[in-house]
Amino acid sequence: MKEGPDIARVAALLGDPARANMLTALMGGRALTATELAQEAGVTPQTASSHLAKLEAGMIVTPRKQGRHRYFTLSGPDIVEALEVLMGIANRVGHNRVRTGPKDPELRHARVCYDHLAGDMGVALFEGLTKRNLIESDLNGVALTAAGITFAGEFGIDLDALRSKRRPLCRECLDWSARQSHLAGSFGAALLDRFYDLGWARRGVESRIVRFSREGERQFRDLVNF
Amino acid sequence: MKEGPDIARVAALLGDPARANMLTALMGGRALTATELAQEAGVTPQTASSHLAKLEAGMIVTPRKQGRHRYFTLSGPDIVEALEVLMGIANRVGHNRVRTGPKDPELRHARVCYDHLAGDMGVALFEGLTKRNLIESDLNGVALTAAGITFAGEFGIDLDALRSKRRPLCRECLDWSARQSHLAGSFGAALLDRFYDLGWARRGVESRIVRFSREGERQFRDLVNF
DNA sequence: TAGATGCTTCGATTACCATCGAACTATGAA
DNA sequence: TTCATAGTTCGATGGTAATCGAAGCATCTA
Repeated sequence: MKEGPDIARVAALLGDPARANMLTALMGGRALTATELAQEAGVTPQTASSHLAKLEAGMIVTPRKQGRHRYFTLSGPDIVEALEVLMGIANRVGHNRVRTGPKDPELRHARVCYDHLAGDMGVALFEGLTKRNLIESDLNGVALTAAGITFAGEFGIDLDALRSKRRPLCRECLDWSARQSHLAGSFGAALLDRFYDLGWARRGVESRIVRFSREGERQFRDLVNF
Repeated sequence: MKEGPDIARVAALLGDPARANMLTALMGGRALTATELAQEAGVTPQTASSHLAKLEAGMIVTPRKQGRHRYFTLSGPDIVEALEVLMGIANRVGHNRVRTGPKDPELRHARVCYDHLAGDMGVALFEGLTKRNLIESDLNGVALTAAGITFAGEFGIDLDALRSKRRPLCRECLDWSARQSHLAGSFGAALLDRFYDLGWARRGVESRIVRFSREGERQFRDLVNF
């Protein structure tokens, strides 16, 4: 009974958890590399490569080669629209099957997204830094302000070291739990590292949960609630 | 990495060919029984039952019990929207992978949909009968007009025999190739049977293609082009 | 040049799920 | 009641696809 526009083929492409996670990550609007997408999806680079090949063949994502990286973006507004609609349905459905495992709230609160802070606290960090005028974001992305550069030095982050890497300093990353942005990029990662170093937080073993100490959470609030 | 609104879960539900065919059939807007959906999807009733249970659990379709039938409808406008967007993407993809097997154009032109005529000629039939005021359709469905009842008798169709079956006389069926309606229901099926009997057309062996003879196609055009 | 990193291909394994036959329940018709 | 039809559940089977380890290619850096 293979007939008609293969809606099943397209839906099946979006219907794999790993691929769906990749696509959700790409909803941020910025191009991501294959490796980043692999980590976002929680699979090995090989597996991710296979998935990306399928998505590319299905014209869901578009690759753009740059140096030894391959950056992927969603291949069109219709893909974005489809994902948004599906998110809406999934949320509707999700409300009814309230199976909040014990870890779930913690994951929503603070977790690692690749190597930076995500969850409610990640969003709070992004917003706090924006309010304090340490970062500013426009259509092209996010960047440190002059005040932000000063702040980074005071906070113990070596920006020059970060800049020597090819990875962008600041990047916006869409948060699934809050549907808002949190801070990614090497600066975002450095901030989380610094939180670890300062003893504000520890990373949960064998999970992506980030656990803040009481004192650490207080200091964090000072940082973002200014 | 199960996190976030389970867009994958929803997409996977739409990503099975059998389920996608059922949902496409339901895009016509009318409620269909489990058996009808099974035939539409080309699977056995058992398999269909399993699929429908999943779709129901996922809140994609809503069942309504009536007598010993279970009528299914799409559970909301968001589902319709999702299917439409996916159809659009699938069409776009289809354009680029132009693997039009030799049978493809013929399938688009005239084919069997379960037991009635679909494809361009199916759409032409629906429109022709409407223009001649033999059928009329509104939100509730399609029905024969008084003139249509007369016409049926003259054309050699025993309406009383059809009415004795529980199956609806006229039904609208959405056409994937033309995105328009063609005529289903027992009357639609009877028309196609009559075309066979009159020698206007033959059904292709082992395929769903309907092949009109030259003379048959001429007569058909007289019928619908009035 | 050598070494590191990003990404892919290949091959083997595993797990899931669609499918259908058979048997069962429920509703309606005679 | 008895028979037919609509629909389901159960169990077994098969095929497909996701996954990862290992190895390869490509690109950048030193």
